[in-house]
Amino acid sequence: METSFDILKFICDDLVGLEKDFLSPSSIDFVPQAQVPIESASALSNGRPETQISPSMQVSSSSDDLEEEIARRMESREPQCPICYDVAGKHFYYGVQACISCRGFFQRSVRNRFHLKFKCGKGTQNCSITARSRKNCKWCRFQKCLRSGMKTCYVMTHDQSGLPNKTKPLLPIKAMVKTANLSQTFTEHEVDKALSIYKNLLSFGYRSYYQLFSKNEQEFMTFLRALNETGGSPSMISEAFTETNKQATINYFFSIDDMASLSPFDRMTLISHNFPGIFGLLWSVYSYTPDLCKFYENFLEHGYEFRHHEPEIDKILLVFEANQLLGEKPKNLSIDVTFRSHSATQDLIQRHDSLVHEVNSGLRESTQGSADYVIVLLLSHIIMFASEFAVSLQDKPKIQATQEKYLVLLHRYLRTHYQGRARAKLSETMMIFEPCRQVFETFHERIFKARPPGGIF
DNA sequence: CCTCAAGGCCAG
DNA sequence: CTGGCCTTGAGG
Repeated sequence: METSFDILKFICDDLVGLEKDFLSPSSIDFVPQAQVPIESASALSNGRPETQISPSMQVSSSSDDLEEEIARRMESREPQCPICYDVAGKHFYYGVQACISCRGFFQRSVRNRFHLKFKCGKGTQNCSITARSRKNCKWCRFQKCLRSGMKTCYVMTHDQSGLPNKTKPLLPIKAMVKTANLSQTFTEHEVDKALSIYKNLLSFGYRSYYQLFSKNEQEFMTFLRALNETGGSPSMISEAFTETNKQATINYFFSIDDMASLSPFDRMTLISHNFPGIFGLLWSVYSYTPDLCKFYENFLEHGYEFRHHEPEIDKILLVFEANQLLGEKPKNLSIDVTFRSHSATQDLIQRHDSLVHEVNSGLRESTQGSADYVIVLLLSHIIMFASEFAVSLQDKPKIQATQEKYLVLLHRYLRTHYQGRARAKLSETMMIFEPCRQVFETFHERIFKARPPGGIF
């Protein structure tokens, strides 16, 4: 019987001959163009709460009294609830320094699952939310809670025994933020570099698909035949899908120095524990691209069937996807796949969708806008070098240092590109951690209609 | 000890 | 349902 590690070793051995015609591994190590004075982390974390209103928070209907109200709150230097502009409480609630009432509203909504039933009364989905109007539209208020960074996963369910929690999800994140040393600038050059590395990460994904479809043609045909015989079982598609993504993740991360310098044991441990987070992150970003939304929706809803029973069609599909994701003009292709019906519960679908939304809300300024791929790239590295799990690592300090390196990069980037909102954006980004894993879980539930069998490996 | 963030209670 | 106020427990 093969163990997880045996299988991983097999995959790793298989990678030895892989040519590396992409960016050199060390290119992920950004070198600042110029040394700038380092601002102390404590100064940042003790700074005044952000009072600036972000564009995305601004309400579209601009009545005068509302603007006055906002202006007044900005002037009075009290902490302000980002949702309704009321006076905020002293503490963070579910990840946001909100007012008591928005905290209560969010808690009740999530705990009783009311939020799944909210609808915007006007249907415009952009009702203004102020201290006075906040009761009017639950849907818009709840969305604003999410946009401001509140996380549903911090609301404990009844089965978590109601005690103030043993696991305090925010504390590790805050600790990380505090320990980060900052230098301030993130040059355009580095942004370009980060974007090209992101493309590199993506192309590893597509290379894995090609490997699945071309190198192992024999295997793939067996897979196709099995699909026919079982009526295109979605679980098999999902398995293959997850498997290729796993390989891509391994391919990419094993090609960077930070990972290559670790012991095989640590590498395997990191990959097996953190792959779900990476998968959830990338899946959420991919499936949120408007042009791909429809395809993925269908994929999740129904699974799909290879109409021509040829690998070719799927290669084309993936090329199409890759072109979209890499921002190149898609070829004029008509995709010929049929969707095969299978059912997931409405509740599960909603949970999955809202998790994907949660991940994306931290990566985009609006539902129309594209994700900030620099954040995606850096976050994926921060996730990969996470070490907060039970299994003991051989070189934990080094792994923590690596994670911190990427955290500092992220922080620097945010300070350069989001200025006053950097701090809020950072905590917003770090909040994505948990939902990413949950996206992986719900993705599998949705496809398998059950838990993923036997863990990750 | 004190702080923080989560849950609980209940008049309105 | 809302939102003000109280209790709890981990961690600094």
